[in-house]
Amino acid sequence: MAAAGPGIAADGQGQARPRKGRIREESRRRILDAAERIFARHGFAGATMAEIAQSIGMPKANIHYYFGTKEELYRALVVDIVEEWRHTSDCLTVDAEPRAAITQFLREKLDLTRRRPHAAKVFGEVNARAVPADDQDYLEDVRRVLESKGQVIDAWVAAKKIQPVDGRHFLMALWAMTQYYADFDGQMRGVLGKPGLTEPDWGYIADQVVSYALRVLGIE
Amino acid sequence: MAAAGPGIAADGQGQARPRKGRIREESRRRILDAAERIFARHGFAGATMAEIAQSIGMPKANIHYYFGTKEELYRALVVDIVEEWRHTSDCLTVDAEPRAAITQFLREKLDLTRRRPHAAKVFGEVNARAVPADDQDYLEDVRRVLESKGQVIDAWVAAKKIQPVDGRHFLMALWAMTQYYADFDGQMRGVLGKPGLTEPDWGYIADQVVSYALRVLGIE
DNA sequence: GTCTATAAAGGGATAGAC
DNA sequence: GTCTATCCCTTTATAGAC
Repeated sequence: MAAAGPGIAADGQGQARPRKGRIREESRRRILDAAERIFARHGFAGATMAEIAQSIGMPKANIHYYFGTKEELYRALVVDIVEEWRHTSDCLTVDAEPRAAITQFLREKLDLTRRRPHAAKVFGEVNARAVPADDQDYLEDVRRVLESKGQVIDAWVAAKKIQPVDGRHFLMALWAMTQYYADFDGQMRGVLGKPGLTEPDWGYIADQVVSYALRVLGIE
Repeated sequence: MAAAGPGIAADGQGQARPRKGRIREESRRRILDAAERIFARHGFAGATMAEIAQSIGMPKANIHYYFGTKEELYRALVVDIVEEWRHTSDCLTVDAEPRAAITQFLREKLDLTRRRPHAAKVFGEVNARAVPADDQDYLEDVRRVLESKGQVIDAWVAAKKIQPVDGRHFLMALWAMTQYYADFDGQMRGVLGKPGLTEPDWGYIADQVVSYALRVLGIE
């Protein structure tokens, strides 16, 4: 735990550097963005470093320079994704008003899915398959969040604020519905007969999902 | 369209042969079962022919003998899976009693997920990612089923049998919940604190999911 | 039909110039 | 920090004996 020198941030994972490394951070971001798209489309094993590099007009070697191996790149991406996901359930607290809290939670979750559809797909693969990062601590954190927020739901039930549900399973149901709109976008586009979901589509989807959740809880 | 010889079935895709090929069908089944497990665990690109072969103590060459290429094996597997999935929604008809129909649909769907968890994961990958078979006719069929069954739900709404929902989105929500229990089994095991889901667990899960669905429709 | 050995291609990773 | 050329391992696929 040596003190950091002047102008140099003390960062464990080489994350943010204040003065030096502007180019470095910019390159890392470009690579992570490309990796998110390619890994989402082909999965961890199916994605190639060549395609990631080519999609941003960069030599393969540069990616290795910044992230070492393909596996390290993937792990870094998952950390980046989980970090943003982590706080979508912050609004679910024992003292919150269930109707407003659930509504906000679902709308934030769907909004994140809409803004970062590729991220949701990558996260889905981490949870469903044997890939690097499928056994990491931060995933244990995700599980802990699900557990603690499930207890919040249970507390609402105990306080007679909502109809009885199993908190953990109800949260999984909400998660499942929002995740679905990311994973199965191809299928949905087929069903809805459109090449892509528009802004009004997302509003309509949010209305439907929120409505379902509130009806289950008997607080629509 | 030449007439089939005596004792030889006329099969377009080399599916069922009555007299000859008992060993052949048995080998194909063993390979498909192994492929289902391995493809589910690692995804299409991550799975290797060697691992599939080794898991059933068979030389790699035999798999190529029966299925040609890795891609053809995957396509054959998807066909096999979709075939079984296809009929889970048969009970959803305009004249059916919504409560019984929805309950049966969800219980059959979850039962299939329990019996063939790997199949559900493979199917998830087909819908979510760029893999062989992600643009096939039978997937178009799946979409058509979702569309037609969505219209059944809409008809129930029109007949005032259930509370208003968008049929397609409601079906997607049901699909999402059941699919979730296949894709995210690792995460759920973490949350539920168990190494695997037991028989009573599946009963409880079915009760929860059915209850949610019926509450949304206002017919619990 | 089954198996061993091997050919052929693809892709992760690195060396080393600039 | 950036890029080209290349190494080398993995994996698909097949040839050919049994």
